[in-house]
Amino acid sequence: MTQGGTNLPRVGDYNQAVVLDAIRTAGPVSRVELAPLTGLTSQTVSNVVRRLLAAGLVSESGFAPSSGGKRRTLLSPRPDGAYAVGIQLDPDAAVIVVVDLAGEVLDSRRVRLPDPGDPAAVVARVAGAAQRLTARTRVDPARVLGTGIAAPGPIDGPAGAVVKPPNFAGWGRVPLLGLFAEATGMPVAMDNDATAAAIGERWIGGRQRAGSFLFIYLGTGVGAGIVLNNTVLRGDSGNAGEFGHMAVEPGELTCDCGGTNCLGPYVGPAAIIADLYDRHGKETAERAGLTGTPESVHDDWRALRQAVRRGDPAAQDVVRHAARRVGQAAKGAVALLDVSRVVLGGETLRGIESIMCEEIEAAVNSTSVARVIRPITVEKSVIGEAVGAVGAASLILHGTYAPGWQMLTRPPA
Amino acid sequence: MTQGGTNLPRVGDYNQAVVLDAIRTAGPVSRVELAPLTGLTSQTVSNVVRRLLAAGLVSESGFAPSSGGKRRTLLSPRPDGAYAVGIQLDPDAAVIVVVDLAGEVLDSRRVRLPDPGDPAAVVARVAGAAQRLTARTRVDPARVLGTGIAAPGPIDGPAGAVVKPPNFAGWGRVPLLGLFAEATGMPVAMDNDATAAAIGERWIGGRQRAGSFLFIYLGTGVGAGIVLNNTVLRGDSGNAGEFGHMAVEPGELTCDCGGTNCLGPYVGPAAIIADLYDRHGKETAERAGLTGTPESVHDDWRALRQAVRRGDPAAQDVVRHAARRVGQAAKGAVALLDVSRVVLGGETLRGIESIMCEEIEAAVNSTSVARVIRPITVEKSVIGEAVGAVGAASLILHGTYAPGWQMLTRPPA
DNA sequence: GAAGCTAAATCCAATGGATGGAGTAAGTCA
DNA sequence: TGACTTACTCCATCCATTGGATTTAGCTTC
Repeated sequence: MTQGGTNLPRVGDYNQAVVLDAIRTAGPVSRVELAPLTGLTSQTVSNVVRRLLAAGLVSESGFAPSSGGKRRTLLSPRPDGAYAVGIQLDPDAAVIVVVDLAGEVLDSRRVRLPDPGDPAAVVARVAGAAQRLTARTRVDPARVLGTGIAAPGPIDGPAGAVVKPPNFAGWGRVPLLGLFAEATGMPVAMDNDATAAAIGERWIGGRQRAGSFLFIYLGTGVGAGIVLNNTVLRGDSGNAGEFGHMAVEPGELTCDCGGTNCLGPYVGPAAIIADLYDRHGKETAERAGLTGTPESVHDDWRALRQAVRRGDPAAQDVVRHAARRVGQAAKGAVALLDVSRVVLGGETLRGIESIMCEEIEAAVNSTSVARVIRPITVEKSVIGEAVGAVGAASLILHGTYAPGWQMLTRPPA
Repeated sequence: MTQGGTNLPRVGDYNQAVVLDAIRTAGPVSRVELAPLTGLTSQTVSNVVRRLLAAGLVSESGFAPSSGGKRRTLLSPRPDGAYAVGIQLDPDAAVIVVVDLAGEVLDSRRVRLPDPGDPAAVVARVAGAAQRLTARTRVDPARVLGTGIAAPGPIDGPAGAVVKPPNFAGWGRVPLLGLFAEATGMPVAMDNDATAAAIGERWIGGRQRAGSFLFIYLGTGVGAGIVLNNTVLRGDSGNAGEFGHMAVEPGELTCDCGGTNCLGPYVGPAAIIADLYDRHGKETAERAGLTGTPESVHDDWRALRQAVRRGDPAAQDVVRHAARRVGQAAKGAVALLDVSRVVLGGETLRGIESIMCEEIEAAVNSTSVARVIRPITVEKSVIGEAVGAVGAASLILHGTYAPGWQMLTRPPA
């Protein structure tokens, strides 16, 4: 299909989504204000709002002070209007959240995955935990729209599969979408973690995250999520936002694509820790509290993070080096996409936010377009630690209620 | 406005655009085939086609052989249904074309700009030439939709201005859009040259350029145009596709942003010629027929191009070096956008197509996503030399007849 | 060559969302 | 209390799409 045509019922749904979106992002608004905001007439807004009220998605939440006539009735989204489950899948654990329409996390859980060898077992375990978590929140099951999955590594979008996700030993091409759909009996959506995080940011960030932005996700590796004109970019295969192959200042590390100037190998806790040993010596590292064994990456990273906070120059130096490379990649990406906002998030960001922000901000604002035409702001995620899982849940909310968007989903078997 | 709502008449226009687009890209098609192609019912297709026939935009061009019943009536776009003027503005000359709805160039002209010091004079001169050219083609003036401009260098999209275009001495912030609108009395659209070229490619390339692709434009410098899901990406300021600040293997050249690893300074005829002198010596260069003065860039480039064609190893080496850097940038961009097609064009491509294609193809296909999930094809423009100007004209055609697109234009004063 | 069949295209009444105009509800101000 | 302002709603109308039925025009068979 070259591009799909439209029909009347779809127009209704679309406008309903537009109005809901406007109410969500503009906070409590009145019907009158919604008209210019959406480009619809006030009558249409009234009609659409009536439907939204009936559907339980918004509520009348008060009045604005009068400006000489009848007071405006303010409309707010109803958090209890809809819910979604979000799952962030990582090699060692899965984070599960239940999120309401306002993006608030009702409950969350972390399921350890001791041996992620067998996909079917992992899916069963995680889906079961998700189901129990949902039951525990006591929300109306009829209002739970579905489950979103933030998967690491490359995905085969059209097939709904992950393909050789890093650190999942023995996982080849696993049709996660179908497996989860079967296990949960709900609609399922899947995207890579960075893209999911970007959607979450867009969904929850309101006015601050309207328009276009580049989300840089720092987890085990780096990834990016791209939101353009309020729509997420998925790409031909569902892998838009691959950030690891952006070229940067070369060093000694080799990417699996054969290059020595790919960003990927130079970021992530393991790489930064190795850099500390390499360039500042074992003694400095041990003085900062690291141990340097492959198993201790998690603890070592915490130590390094704390060293950074303490002001340890060596620790700050290696982080800054990594940040500089991220900045180089970000500069290219921002210029290419012409976005005026960069958002940072992911669990690895914790403790190194300021260095990252500084370096990235300097890099992206060095181009002439940025200097002369529009500056670029660099900010932290408004969601925080759980961006991945919340983003995953947002996949469902966004897919159901965002205007003009096709969800990457498959109905339950 | 968060995002605009729709209404019924707009649906009509939209579907009309969808059907026209389908007819254009699918060649001669019947109404029955259009139905599944557009997702519309056969009745709607009939209605829409009736309107398109009345508007003179398509015609019934024959019949398909019967498959047991009534023959299908084939529909084709009518080239004489609409026309547009395209202007590619370069420091030394402007190329003007008149294009019909099928994308065929009816007539073209090259206007030399001896001293592009005064913007107003340049606009007057070029607009006059465009008007005379249009008159010469004897097309129905009522069917000329407007003028598209492919501008070099950064633009301020919302303001419709170019900002300090390179090699236009004395040009600061020039509101070209308004100036041309006033001078021509027609609707005017403007974009940077690479983006315009990408739209042209999309508009004219039919099925081969459907979906998403990255267009790499080699002119005096490098630029990129981005088409995602049949829609061009403009970006927040109208500068999407800036390719010169993508990070690549660093060298001795410094970008105006201060970096030594920006792609920009390493490509373009002047840079490649300089590299030949630098790395292979004056003798080799002169043996290849170059002279090496700043004024002779144009001739030197021709000589270098011919040397490449002859198989001169030094010439091939410097071109391959530049191509390799373009490939590095392209690799990152392709991974970021997740497109499965790269298209090359621009006047500097001439003579070095094969080296460029080779290097870029190798680079973009080195990532794991490319290897495991989908390979990436690298091709030359289907338009050829005049991509810029034809693309400029396509801005108007695409803006008027492509579904779901807002034109960057301003009505005549 | 007439009847039967098939496929393409159109006709027609119904559907349903948006809209313009008028009307109502609920405030402020003097 | 009455004039006025503003927010919102009611209602008749409009119009693109749609499902169902119909017409048009070819092929095939007897």
